[in-house]
Amino acid sequence: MRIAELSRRSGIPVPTIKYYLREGLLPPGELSSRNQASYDEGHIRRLRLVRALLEIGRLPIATIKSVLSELDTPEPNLHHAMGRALRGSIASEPGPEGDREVETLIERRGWSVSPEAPARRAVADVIAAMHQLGWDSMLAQIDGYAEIADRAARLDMEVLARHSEPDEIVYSAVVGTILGDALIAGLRRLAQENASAQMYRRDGEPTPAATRECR
Amino acid sequence: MRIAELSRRSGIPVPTIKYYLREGLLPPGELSSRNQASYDEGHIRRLRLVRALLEIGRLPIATIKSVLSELDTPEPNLHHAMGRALRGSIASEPGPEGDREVETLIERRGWSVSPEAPARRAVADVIAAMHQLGWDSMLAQIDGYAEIADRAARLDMEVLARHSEPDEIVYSAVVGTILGDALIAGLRRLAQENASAQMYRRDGEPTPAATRECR
DNA sequence: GATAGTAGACAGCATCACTATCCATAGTTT
DNA sequence: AAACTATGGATAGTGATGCTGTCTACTATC
Repeated sequence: MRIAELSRRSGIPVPTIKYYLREGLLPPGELSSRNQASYDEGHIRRLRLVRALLEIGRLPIATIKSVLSELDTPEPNLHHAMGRALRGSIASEPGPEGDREVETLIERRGWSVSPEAPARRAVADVIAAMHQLGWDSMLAQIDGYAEIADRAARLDMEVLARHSEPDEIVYSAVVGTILGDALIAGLRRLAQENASAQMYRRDGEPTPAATRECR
Repeated sequence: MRIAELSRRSGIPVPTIKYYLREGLLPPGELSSRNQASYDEGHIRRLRLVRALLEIGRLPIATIKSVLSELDTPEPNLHHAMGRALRGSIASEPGPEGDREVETLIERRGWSVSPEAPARRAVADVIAAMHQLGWDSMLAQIDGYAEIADRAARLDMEVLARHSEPDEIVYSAVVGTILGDALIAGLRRLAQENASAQMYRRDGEPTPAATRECR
């Protein structure tokens, strides 16, 4: 198919598609002549992926490019690519603020995580920020959140196990991880609203927390 | 204290502080004369909060403003404010793509969630994107993720219950929700790395998934 | 052969989050 | 009191990001 049809079927304007081609987010179509290329279903799939990572995952174009290029590699190191995607590849200098706490948490849970996993930095940054904000009560429960993360990861693996073709697994890991973040965040918001509604209803006299929370 | 000291103690340049004042993210200092205002500890706290929402929560300035102004309200509707924060207040038109599925999920779990909760749209959008990408295997497990979200929300409520002063509760709900998303995402990434490492180690012959996953 | 579509190059644009400059004034030092 | 520095407020400029528009030399199609 030609670019007009690709645009029509994907709902993305032609200039934008050309931009993605320039940026290397979309592989070039097969040139049949100097100004004629043909695109296929793979391009449509790729465009949808790009838009999902952009709009749902909120990743910047540059990060999407690096994630996709990792995905196109024969032996992709997905953990690293997606770890970088987590914090937009902004590396704050290694201050020992939350570093030690991440370290001990990983040890406590017996997790095996490579020392240069970008997610370590990301978690350390969040911990540091929470300390700065005097929001230590959440950090006191960090093992509880780690347990939840563990359950989520096990579910992720189960989902991943349903796929057998190697190409699909890699693709799926990306989608599952990045869109999964958005899904979990959204579900948590719904569950929070429910939880605070329950709390409000339970005791006859609403606590200050409940009144504040439940509108 | 004057603006120079506020800048020094918060680590944020003076022009940036002036910008936040202009944008209404930071309440003005108390004017002692036409060109002399004094700032207090509350301003430092607020600046740290703004930076955390910006850098860790990745919220745009405009969204932070709306969240903060809700936070300054005597009767804040936090669910709504934070729901909007979840998707940057971008309201995609209500396509029935994932709407129905969110509806039935909420019903299945017996959650009580207000009909106009923005998180509904956010989750519906993610579901729609996953359908588009043909990534239905994760949606097949959506109840599992909802269960995880429920546990997270219960933990959130426990953390919140440790605070008693109303001001602190509101502040905490914001920090806990928005930074909590980042924390959970980061922990999930660590747990995923561990889970795929386990999967690799368990069976002598690595599955395609494991080799792909574990580098 | 007229018309419409295309690849590729390049320039322009809107938004965002600052950053820089200026000015009249105020505090501070000498 | 004079010199100097800092401040609040206003306005303009900057760099990055994610497109969008225009142009040219071509090509497919009617």
